[in-house]
Amino acid sequence: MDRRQTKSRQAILLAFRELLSKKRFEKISVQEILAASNVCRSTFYAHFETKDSLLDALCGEIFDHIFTGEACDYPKSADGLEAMLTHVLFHLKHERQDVTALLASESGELFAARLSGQFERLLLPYRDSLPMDVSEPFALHFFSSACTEAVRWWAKEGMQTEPEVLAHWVVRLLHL
Amino acid sequence: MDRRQTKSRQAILLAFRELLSKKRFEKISVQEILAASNVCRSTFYAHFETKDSLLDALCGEIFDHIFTGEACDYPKSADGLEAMLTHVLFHLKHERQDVTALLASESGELFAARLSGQFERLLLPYRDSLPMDVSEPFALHFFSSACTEAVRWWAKEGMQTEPEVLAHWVVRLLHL
DNA sequence: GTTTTTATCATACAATATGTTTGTTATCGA
DNA sequence: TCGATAACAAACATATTGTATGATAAAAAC
Repeated sequence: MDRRQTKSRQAILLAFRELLSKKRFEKISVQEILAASNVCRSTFYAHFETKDSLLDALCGEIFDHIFTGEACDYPKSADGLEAMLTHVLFHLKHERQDVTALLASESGELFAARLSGQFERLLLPYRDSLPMDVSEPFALHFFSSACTEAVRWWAKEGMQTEPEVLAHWVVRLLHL
Repeated sequence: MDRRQTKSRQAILLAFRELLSKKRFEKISVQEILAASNVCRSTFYAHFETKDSLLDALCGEIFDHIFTGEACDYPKSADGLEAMLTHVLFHLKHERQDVTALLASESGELFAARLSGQFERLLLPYRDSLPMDVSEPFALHFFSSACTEAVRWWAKEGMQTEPEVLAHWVVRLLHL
């Protein structure tokens, strides 16, 4: 890829991250992003179709750091689940500014949905330990969105609670 | 209240409902609401300060039907919780069209947040039966958003599952 | 090193949205 | 009947969006 392209793209993403840490997604205009990233209007639209796809790209960047590699290779025991959750929470805390801003924003739905999808993927190996009398797809959705909501609460509270503690709470409340 | 006021207000709310079932909240402009409701611009702003307060009003209307009166006066036993949940689910199914549309639409996030708030209110009396080693505010948020996510899954599946069954699943997975 | 390609820039544009204001008209409640 | 007032129509300044133009710079190809 052309050096100029990556440079522009990174400038836009960086400016977007900074803006996101200061105000809600819906309140950020493309204008502001252009000003903050020192990129021309037409250049922006050459990279991103819309503001939403910019958010998409950012989500992708963040999740790549968190959900690829190590986090996926955990032992499939009950302990493993808590450890895995702790691991993911640590990563999320590391990217605190962006995660918090994204979850707090009104369009946090997109981010939350994708996060939930990631959790569902991680929880898949544990579906044998589910109660027999509950629909499996339901239980999977239920647990993954429970994890997501835990993260959301955590972010709203400024991520004060330690990752291990939060992970323990979740496992405790879900009896996993 | 002046008949003219209620007429305008209802026209706006109705048009908003219809628009909301077709596209996400952020993508709906005041312009569209004006056109769809046949109401003048200045009239709209005489009723609602912003688009957000319009959504607030709509949620209020729907929840008034569901969460006031009977649903609140349930016995505070564990059985009571399942019964109460069943009751609420019945009401939600009764308003199926709007609820499903709101939750399934891309703007479901906002509706879900308010629904969660209602559940949190209903769960408040049960907070004594929570585990001691888990933060109470967290547990409350956790349980209420779990209920909300259950409803969301339910709506997405066309509310096929019977309310009693879904309520049982939730209580079972949360060990309540 | 020269040439070709192309990403970026600067600028402008039409289209649309917002929130407010003005004066007029129709409707309501007393 | 009559005063109060909600709704209307129209216009306004301002902001935002997405697209298009030709010019300029930097990369890639030769």
